[in-house]
Amino acid sequence: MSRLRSTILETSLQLFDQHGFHGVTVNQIVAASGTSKGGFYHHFQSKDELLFVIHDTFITYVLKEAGAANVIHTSPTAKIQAVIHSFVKVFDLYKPHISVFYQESNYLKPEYEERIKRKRDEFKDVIFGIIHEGQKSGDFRKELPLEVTAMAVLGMVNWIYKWYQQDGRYSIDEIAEVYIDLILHFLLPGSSDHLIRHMSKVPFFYDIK
Amino acid sequence: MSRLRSTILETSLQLFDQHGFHGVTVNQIVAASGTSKGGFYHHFQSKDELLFVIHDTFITYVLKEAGAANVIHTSPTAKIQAVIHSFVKVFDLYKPHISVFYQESNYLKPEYEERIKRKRDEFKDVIFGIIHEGQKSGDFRKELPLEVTAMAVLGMVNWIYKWYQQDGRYSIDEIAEVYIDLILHFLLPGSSDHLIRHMSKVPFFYDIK
DNA sequence: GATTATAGACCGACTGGTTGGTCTGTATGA
DNA sequence: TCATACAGACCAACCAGTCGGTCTATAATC
Repeated sequence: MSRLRSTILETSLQLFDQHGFHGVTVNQIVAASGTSKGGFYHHFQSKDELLFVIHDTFITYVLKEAGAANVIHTSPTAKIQAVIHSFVKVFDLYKPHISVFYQESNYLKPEYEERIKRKRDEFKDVIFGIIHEGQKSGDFRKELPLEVTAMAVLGMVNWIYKWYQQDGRYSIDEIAEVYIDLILHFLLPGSSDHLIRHMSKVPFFYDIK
Repeated sequence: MSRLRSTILETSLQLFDQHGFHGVTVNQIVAASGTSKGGFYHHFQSKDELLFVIHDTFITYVLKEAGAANVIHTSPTAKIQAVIHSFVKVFDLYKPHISVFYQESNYLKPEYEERIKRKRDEFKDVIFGIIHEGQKSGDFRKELPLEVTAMAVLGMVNWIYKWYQQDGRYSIDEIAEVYIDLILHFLLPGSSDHLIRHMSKVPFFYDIK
């Protein structure tokens, strides 16, 4: 990969993170990258392709990490811990990518959107798969509806990009630990009797034995 | 409020939800609203003000609901259940507002952004307050770091806008029930001994007695 | 009750500035 | 000599916002 291409990618990433995709013009990108229109369009077909490349490098990385963490562990409990840990850590490594990924993905041109969506679904399947496997084996609470639970997990992690800051009070590893603790607390079975007393009503899904 | 103004609001809401703020022109809005440029600018100072109004009506509603649910209950456990329930339900009532709220808020002009941010922080404080109160009283696990836990709660709920669909498999009330169950499972104290055995390491925050 | 005055609601052609993208030219290295 | 890498002037399209003007309804005046 050429030097200038990398520079453009890094620069535009920062600019998009700060001002959003539509808040940054190609002229601003080339100025900040120390190049020209010619340099930009030599490496990218369009501004839209640039947006796609940012999306793709990020989701490709996440997918690879999740896959790796998934295969080297055996039990669902170990898997979910490893995957969540690697996933949370991504927010430290790829913060600007992620901001763009979640904020601007609906501005992807259809053909690009399709390709990103496929990889994103693949990642989602990893999470769904682990939880599903854990429920089947009895490692995780069987009464929980898979889809809702999995989306809750994805949501709490994904939302990190909205508030995490590198110089914040907790390190990314500490945040990962807390999240894993929270997730295991609602995934792993254990006497729920003492909890039911505190609930205003017994949840609809508890009768699924 | 005038008829046309409402029409413009509803129409643009739908359009923004589908194509994003920058994916919709004022001309498209007026065409879809059956009016003209003149009609539009008679009711709104600018396209930016329209964006602000959408943000404001939504966050004002959420804040009011949360406040109400917060005061009529006494224990932290009851409060968190009520607030989460009302919060989750919002995603059924205000789905387009929410999409715009979370997708386009960084395109708000500074003066508008400031006003929205204030209300959003107010809402965040309600959640933080309840969890903090619960930890002090011993209703909730004291070892959990407040900030991280609260953001996890906010994250899992907020993310609903990305996947919830009215005709989906679970109703909004069912989703709320599941979420409350999950949250109570990690907030309420209970023997964690059996969980620790499944964790790859004891979390850093467990020694805070 | 007829006429006039006034205000608010709305219309739509027009504009000034911006933006993504193109095209021709040049430098460099093989 | 040819291909690649980049420069920067230029362009056509687009878009938020403006502005002079119309239409309607209600109020004021006689």
